Amino acid sequence: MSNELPKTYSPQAIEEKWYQYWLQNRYFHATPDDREPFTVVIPPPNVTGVLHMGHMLNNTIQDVLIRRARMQGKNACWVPGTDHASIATEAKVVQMLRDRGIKKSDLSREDFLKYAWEWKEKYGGIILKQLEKLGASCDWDRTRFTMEESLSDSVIEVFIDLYEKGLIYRELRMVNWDPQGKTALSDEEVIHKDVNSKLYYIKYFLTENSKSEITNPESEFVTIATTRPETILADSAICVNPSDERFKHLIGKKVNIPFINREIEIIADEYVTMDFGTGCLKVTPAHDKNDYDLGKKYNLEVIDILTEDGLLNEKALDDRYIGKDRFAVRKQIAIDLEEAGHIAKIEEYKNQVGTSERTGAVIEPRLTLQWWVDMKKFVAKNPQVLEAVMSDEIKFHPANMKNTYKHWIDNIKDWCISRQLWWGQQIPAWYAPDGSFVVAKSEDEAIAKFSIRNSQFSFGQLRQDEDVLDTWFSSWLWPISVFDGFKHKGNEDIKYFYPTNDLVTAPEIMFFWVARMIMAGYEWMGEKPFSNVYYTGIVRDKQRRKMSKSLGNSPDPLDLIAQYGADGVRMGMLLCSPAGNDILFDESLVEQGRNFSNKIWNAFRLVNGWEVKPDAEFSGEILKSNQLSADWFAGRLGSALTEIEGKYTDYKLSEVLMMIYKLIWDDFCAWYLEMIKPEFGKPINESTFNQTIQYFEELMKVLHPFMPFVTEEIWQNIVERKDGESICVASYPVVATVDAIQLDKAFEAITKIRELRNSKGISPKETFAIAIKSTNPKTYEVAEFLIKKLANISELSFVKEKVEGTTAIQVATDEVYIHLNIEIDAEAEKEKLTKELEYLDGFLKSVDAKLSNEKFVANAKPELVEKERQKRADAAAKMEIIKGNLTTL
RNA sequence: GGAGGCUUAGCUCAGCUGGUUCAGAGCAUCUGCCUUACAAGCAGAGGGUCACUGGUUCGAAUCCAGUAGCCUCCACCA
Repeated sequence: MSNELPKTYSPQAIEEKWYQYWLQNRYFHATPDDREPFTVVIPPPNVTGVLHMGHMLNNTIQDVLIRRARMQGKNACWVPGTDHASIATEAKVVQMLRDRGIKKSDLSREDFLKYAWEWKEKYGGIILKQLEKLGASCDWDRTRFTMEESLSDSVIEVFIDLYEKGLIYRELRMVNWDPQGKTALSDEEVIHKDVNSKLYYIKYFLTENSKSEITNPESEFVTIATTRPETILADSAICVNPSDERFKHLIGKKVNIPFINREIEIIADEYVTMDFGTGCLKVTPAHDKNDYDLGKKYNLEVIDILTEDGLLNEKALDDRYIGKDRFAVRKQIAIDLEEAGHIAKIEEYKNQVGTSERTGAVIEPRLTLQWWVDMKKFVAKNPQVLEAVMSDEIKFHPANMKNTYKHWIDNIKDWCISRQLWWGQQIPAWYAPDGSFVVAKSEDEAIAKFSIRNSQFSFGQLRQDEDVLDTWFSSWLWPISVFDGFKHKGNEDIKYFYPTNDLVTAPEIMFFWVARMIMAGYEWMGEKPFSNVYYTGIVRDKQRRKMSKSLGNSPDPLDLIAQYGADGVRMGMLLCSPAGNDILFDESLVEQGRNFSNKIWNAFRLVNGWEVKPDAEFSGEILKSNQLSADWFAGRLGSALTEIEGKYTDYKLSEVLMMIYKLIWDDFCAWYLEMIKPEFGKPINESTFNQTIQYFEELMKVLHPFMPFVTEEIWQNIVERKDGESICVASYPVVATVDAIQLDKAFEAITKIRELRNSKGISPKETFAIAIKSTNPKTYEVAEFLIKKLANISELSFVKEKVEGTTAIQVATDEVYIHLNIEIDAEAEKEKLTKELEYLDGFLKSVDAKLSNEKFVANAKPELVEKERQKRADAAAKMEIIKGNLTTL
């Protein structure tokens, strides 16, 4: 046999080979031309990132969309890149320095940044290399980085622009403080987590003066409840509801804070809920947002007892606690209070605490001066931000994400964009020694701006804001900045590639990123940034746990690729990932993917091994049968392609893949190839062979976006290709309507015969004759040769009457008689037939009931009524046959 | 506390505007096969009161209401 190909498909070498080939031929590189563009910008992974299953899913989907568009003749451009990820990267660099024995605090900003860039060059962006292993068809020549010069310049420009438009302001406010990252965070970067904590009921005793004014000794103290007892040291007041009878007489009195004996007043405000807790609220303006507002209202002292890294500072006044971590103090002070008789009780309590999305540290509300984007104003200025999504100008998949989006926009809050870090774009604000500032690109420009205000400074006198901008303040410009849409407005790339087409991303960054990109798109381009947003699910393990490093439940994607091949992994990921649904990852799916690669490979081995001879050397019977088979498959292919197109329109990629899977495995391999397969050692006729090669090619093309490597390998070898040709750029099959050849009855007969063999233990090798009785013998006659071939039948005849001495099989309303002596368990057979008869009888009754129901006949669509009549006739015919068989038994 | 979603075979999911092309798919399971493309395979089979309870209708997995369970997002109640 001419087939020296291995029996199993081994992806490793093949994948490496073709990826290099694709790169060499620059199929993924796109420049503007006359074709319709199809653009996708990658959600830039963190430079610190390593490929995880989420990336695999996300990027596979993008690759499917991009590869299909490319094959459809569009100018497909997938822009890759990475995100500088302020907090994460800075933390990594600090860690690296610590390992080398260097403290960040000992370094100047410049020196630190030098180390940071060094780190970035060395380790940053390995994730992009990993994407190549997946087969991602990114335009690597366009790789961008959010902190490269051009993109940073855009960020600064945008900041200045927004400031000048009055959309950016600086304000002292309570912000989310990450004591580990030592920076402010936006609301979106805070994750609320349920925790089991304790609610401490703490007694504050009245001061001696106040006590003397009280008659009832029972009110010598008030009790407050708090989950954070350490913050009592920062209390400024106690607050009760003004109409609370229990405390009315105490309003205006003073109490001592335990241990430090600072006197604070009992004030009254409607804010306090009488029936919650004790009805008494401690007011700690420095460490709680509501308390801060209350404090402002009553002009209370703001006592910040925490350092930037969450330790208690000297303002805590008590030496036992100063310099210690807030959580350590919490434990300690609870014990101390208890001992001192200040604890009324301690309750178990469930509440939510905010944690940093990046560092995981518990967030402290902290009063600091930060930069903000006025989001309400921004949205008011760009109403399309909401309208475009609601009207499907920007389409969300799945659509119900629109609600979430609307809710966020409707309740939008200002965006805190300053971060107390060094890695990032430094805020272009310049301060004079007196604290006044201007916003300008450089110190020179700042000096000029000051001089317009009649303040004269010379170079070196101004100080630039120390803070950098939130990473998302650069990411939101991504679809514009990757094409240099800010630096070179109206350049060829931005004109051609913007707006982009599809965005594939995780639902969790809808607010961080998607919404803000839409805002930026309308603000600076006057146009949407993309037309479709595909929200992927979260990759979970079989127990529904989110895959994470810390849980250790995430397989290493590269290991998976090494084991199953990139195609296998891609298929495994996509099989279980309808848009918006979480995907429950299971390695068996990847195995299924690998098995599919192997199946295709073996179909190729089969076809590849055939010897081809001119049609003239074949019998008419074979030629006719093969032609019928080919026509049948053409019909299947045509209707499958139509269905696939429909599913693509709805972005139901897992269903598309499943359809292709079944088309190839069942229709092509299990039926078609078996139908035309020559007897062992015999050749195949030329026309059928050519037809088959063509089908194979089409199938490979349809599958290519999902499984790029195995399809390329086969496409390249199935016929001779010229150098530089590739399935990547081969034209995607177009849907052609083909008159479908119906072979269903013949197939059913074949299946039924096989079933009989199975149940009666007749070897597939044993051949026998059959006769068919049908009201419409033509349906079988055309496929006579096929039936004989696939069911291993020696003779096939058509009869008008039941053939005695045979075993009958029912195929719909027809019968197949098997000429074979088969031991039949008459009783069992009788039982089976009776059961079926009963079922049909019930069925017939229900149809009859329907048809005799005047309201049904009157209200239902006519074709439906007709269908019911047909059903009734069929059922009746089947029952006749069964009755006949019962009597012969 | 607010909003949205989910509950269909052992598992993961399809089932659009109500009508056996409405009870489906893949995997898993079971049976029989090492039949020269493939045991990572072939040929078959079995599996579901469509969460529960009512209602609308000639007719409900599909529409409505309620109940239970689960999930996600948003939210400053100590």
